[in-house]
Amino acid sequence: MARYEQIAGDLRDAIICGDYPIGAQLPSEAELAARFSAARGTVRQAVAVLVAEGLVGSRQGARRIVLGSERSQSFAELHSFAQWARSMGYRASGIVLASQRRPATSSEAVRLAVAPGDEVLSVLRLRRLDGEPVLIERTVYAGWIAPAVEKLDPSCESVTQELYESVGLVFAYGEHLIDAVAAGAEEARLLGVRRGSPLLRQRRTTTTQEGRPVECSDDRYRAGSVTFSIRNSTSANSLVRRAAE
Amino acid sequence: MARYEQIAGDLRDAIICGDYPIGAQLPSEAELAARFSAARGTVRQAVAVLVAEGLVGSRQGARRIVLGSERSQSFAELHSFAQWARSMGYRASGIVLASQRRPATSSEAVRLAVAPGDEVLSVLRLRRLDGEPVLIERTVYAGWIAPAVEKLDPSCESVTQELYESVGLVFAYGEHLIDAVAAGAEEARLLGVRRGSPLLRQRRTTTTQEGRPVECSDDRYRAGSVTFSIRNSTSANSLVRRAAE
DNA sequence: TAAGCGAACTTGTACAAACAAGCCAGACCA
DNA sequence: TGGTCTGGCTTGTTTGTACAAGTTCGCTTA
Repeated sequence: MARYEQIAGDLRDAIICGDYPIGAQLPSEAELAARFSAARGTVRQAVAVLVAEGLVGSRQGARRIVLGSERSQSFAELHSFAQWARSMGYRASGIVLASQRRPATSSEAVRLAVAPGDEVLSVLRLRRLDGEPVLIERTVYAGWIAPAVEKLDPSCESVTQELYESVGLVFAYGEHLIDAVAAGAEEARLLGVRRGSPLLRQRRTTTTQEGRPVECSDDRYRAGSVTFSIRNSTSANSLVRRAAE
Repeated sequence: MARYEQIAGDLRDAIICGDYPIGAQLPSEAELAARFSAARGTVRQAVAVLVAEGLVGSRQGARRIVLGSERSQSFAELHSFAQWARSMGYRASGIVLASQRRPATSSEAVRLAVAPGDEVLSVLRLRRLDGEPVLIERTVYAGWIAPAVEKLDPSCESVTQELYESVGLVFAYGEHLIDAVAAGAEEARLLGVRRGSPLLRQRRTTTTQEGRPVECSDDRYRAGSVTFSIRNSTSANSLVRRAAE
């Protein structure tokens, strides 16, 4: 592990455990450099991590201040429902309701960077949290990964983890579109809510390290089950508001 | 403007206008350094900006690749409904429906970092996009900024901009919680939808550069009007999934 | 033909130095 | 008392160097 990551970890721990409460000032770069016997550049890299996480605010001339004190999740935790649930102390389960190879629609072809009509794998999954159905996942996998997905156990807990262990696939980049929709008849039945009741929709496209799209998914959460959280700032804003088409 | 910001801007423009299409490789750091006659460190800082924006993917040993080609919004555009609408070519308007000073509830006191019972300003606004009502904003302002807010025109288009011009207030950090809720009777009437129909809810707390909370808000968008978009990666994940309380 | 190896290339990490720019508090002055 | 100003502190920017670590691709070899 890199030196700056260690330093960032130490500082993060100190913030989370309350050594530096919200609103408090962090030590200066010079002091941190002395304390960790590292160069100033290395310390700057470390605090840049915390700034990116939204835990720390930074502006020229003034001491850095603590903005938040919650542990932030890794990309893997965000991407994998099972990994997230486990790290939060919940019990996750899932079941494949339908799985079908079919030609890609034109919009899917664009998002998966394949030719229109190329074969893709469409999977419908119901996910439960502590036994309660909370999420309907409609995932479309690119053709080249379809065989590995079809080999999975239909009640497989963590698709992400299984795909990593079986073919070494790692998800690295994602784009997420979040909005609200009304539950259709099938969704209402599966999630145990009334038709037309609100669902939180997350449409995502995920790619490998090489930038090759693996899957695009339409995930619908029962209202009141999960919330998405984002911290941002003038210097780091990954959240964007868009008009719906 | 800093050199690395210029370089980042040039590269961003090149990506957006299609010189480097999605999936393409960026020139190496050495080549960019030569082309812009800058040190490698400066070039690294420039591409780090693009990586943080999610436009570019980066991993050790391999050329950087283009992941997306959409202009990302500034913090101000995300925070200010009016500024966002204007930059997207829409016409935004807003009207204050209610404005009232009252003691802070305990949860508001925590989020605004004031004492419970301290006076806050609660404002209810209806926002329109091209004349259509799309958003109900329930904003609670900390007491110290209340006088400036009360001086604003009730039909003021951009609260953010007016507050900047009148008292020099700049919003710098934000935390956002996004989920879906059902429309209540009043919300349904104001937004022109049926009661119980889905709304996209964004609860946010915004602070100044100094880390001082200014406002917390409960914004509810009519379903189908706006979508939130986030790009992330293994190295930069500001999006987090949380269980609803 | 296919696996393996290695060299060249590319990004990541760390250190050092110097200057620029913004913040803050205490001193000073009207 | 109140405002201004200055000097020290702190973060931001840029350059340079050196090495570490991962990728890629062509060549060799079995």
